[in-house]
Amino acid sequence: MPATIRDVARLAGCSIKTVSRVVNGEPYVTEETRARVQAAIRAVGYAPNISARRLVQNKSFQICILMYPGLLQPASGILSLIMDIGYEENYDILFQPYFPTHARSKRKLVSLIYEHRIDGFVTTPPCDAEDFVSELLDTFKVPLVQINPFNRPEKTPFVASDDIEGARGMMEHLLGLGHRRIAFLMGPRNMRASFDRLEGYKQALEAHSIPFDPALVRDSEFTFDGGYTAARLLLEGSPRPTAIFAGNDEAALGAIYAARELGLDVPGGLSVCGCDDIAAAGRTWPGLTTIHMPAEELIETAVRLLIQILKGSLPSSNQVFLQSRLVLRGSTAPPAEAST
Amino acid sequence: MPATIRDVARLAGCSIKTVSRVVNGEPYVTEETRARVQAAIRAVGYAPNISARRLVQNKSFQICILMYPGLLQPASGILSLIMDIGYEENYDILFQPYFPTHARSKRKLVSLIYEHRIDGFVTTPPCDAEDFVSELLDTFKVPLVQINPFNRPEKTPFVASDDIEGARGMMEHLLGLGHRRIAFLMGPRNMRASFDRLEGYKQALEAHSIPFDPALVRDSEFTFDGGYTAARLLLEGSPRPTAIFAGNDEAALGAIYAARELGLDVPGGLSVCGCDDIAAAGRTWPGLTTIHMPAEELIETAVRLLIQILKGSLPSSNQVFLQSRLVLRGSTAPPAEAST
DNA sequence: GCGCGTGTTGACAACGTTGTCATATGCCTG
DNA sequence: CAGGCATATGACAACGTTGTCAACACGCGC
Repeated sequence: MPATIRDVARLAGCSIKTVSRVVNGEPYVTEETRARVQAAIRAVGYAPNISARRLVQNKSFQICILMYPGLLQPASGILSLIMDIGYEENYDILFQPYFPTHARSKRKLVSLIYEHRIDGFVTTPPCDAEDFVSELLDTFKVPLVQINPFNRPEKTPFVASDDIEGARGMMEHLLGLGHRRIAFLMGPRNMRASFDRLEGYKQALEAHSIPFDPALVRDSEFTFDGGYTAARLLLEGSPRPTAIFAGNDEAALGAIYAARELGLDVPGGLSVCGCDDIAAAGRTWPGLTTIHMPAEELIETAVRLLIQILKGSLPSSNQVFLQSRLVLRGSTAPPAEAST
Repeated sequence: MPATIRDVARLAGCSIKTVSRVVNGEPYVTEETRARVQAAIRAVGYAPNISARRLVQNKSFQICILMYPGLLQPASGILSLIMDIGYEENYDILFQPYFPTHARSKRKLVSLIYEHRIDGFVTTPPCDAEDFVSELLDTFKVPLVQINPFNRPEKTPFVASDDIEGARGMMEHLLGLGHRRIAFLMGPRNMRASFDRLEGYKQALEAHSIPFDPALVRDSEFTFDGGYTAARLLLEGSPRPTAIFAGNDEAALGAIYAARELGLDVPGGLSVCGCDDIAAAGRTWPGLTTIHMPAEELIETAVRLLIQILKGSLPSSNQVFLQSRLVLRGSTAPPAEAST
């Protein structure tokens, strides 16, 4: 039904190849011809058929972002950003939910590579940690850029934030307020952030000569429920921590919920802080003190890097580090009592 | 690089057409041939090239969900649900952020229709309200299913929830608790839900013979900031409402924030409730009393309906209504003082 | 034995584009 | 003026699939 390149050629009185040249901005077309073709394109309402182009070029012009929806929700800003980049660069960008070890996710990924011939992938934690993913992409030589990958091999391009530094900064904030018994909510074992943030926690303790107490470190799985349960156990135990540093915001919100349920005021009776700066962190009362992860920049950088690689222009740097920053809201304050 | 249908045919000792028949589950292939072809497919690792299939069938096997990211965030459950449906039905499902009146959004939509030849669309509020969208889809005869559309013309298929009924139910809850001065936070004018929920609010007041007071109705644009600002004005005025019924959860969270900022306890000094039951509603303290919108079912139903239409099987019903339900959490309680 | 319907198979065109190569033209150089 | 080179253009194949149609085998009824 829509016009094809042949319709344009007929109207413009030239060959289809010439039309193709005009459409793709190739040289070797006189200005006069170019204008005539462009007029014809407008006249018949022509737009190139992407499927045909994909077929003949054996490319899909699609890149795919694998993400585990439990952890990374594509926020509003990210979605529109991605749309813009894709529009500029003429690439379709697919968000693909990926559940590690989930059979259907695996089959879908295989289909994306095999049948859709996706040109390249971006992985987000913890998708990169599954061997299946890395081996598959490696086998088929599909270009890949990783965001905050678990491992940081020399050759693979990635974009990362410095979680150790970020966590240390947050600890300095808590320690500066006077907290000494600070609990830490750990994340899942298949994400580097879990370990890096714990490392920052430990480094700060050491810098202040506070002994590391393993009993203050609990698993939260980076979920609301995990944070809630861990906080309940911590707060019902004794001695209580005066602050809880949650490895991510979801867990922090769970911890606040648990504290409130026990009648503890936040930050009056307990300080709570998180990591990531998700949308909900600013929508709760008190606002959640957290570390702002540059999620949009991470994704934008990764996508642009991938497209650069796909276009064959070797980027200046394959491994990019972005800074996070502290966001002080209302959920942290000096401890109520002079703690033991 | 990957195997083509010709490689399979050569190995199986048959024509490419026979392979095609096996791949597509068509009849007129003996069991023996079918088995031989399937073995060959596995042997060479064949997967059909989707671009070629799309080209020859002049279909994209893609459907697109237009959404305004400011309001509808694709939550974790929705994303994986969509993935599953797409996988089952062999359709790719694209989430396309769409900003009404935004030039780039318009161009992208045109490109989706013109160049990508998207087979069908699902619209979410308020994208359906923009004339540009409906006219474009209409002009090109692209199949369309709407979710909670602004208008409900006879012919267009849609899936909707009964917002009037839902809002009335919430009002019954508040009135039952003893509230009489209840404010309402209105949404944008390009969404049916704004008007329907207001209508439910009015109907409940009338049923209880409480006069409608326009001063208690404020605009919130269905955003956190809008809800915050509206609530500040309401709460700093006099007489204060004893409850705020926000047209959506974002605005409700803003209202709670405003109340807390003024030192008002929720629900002790003010009851607040919302609509939609977004993820954050259960992650805040106190949990937000709200109306659960069946977002996943709405999208699933719309997508399945669209695919049914695309496959040519006329569905039994073009217009589906789904029920919402009250979710009572901690943000509503009886008014503190016997209100005037 | 013949006609006919049904099951099975394959040859070939078609989809709409881009890549390759040949050709034509004009201009510059020696 | 011959030769060479850059510019401009088009004919045609190719990409990998599905749709169309013809061909053939077989069994059945008459």
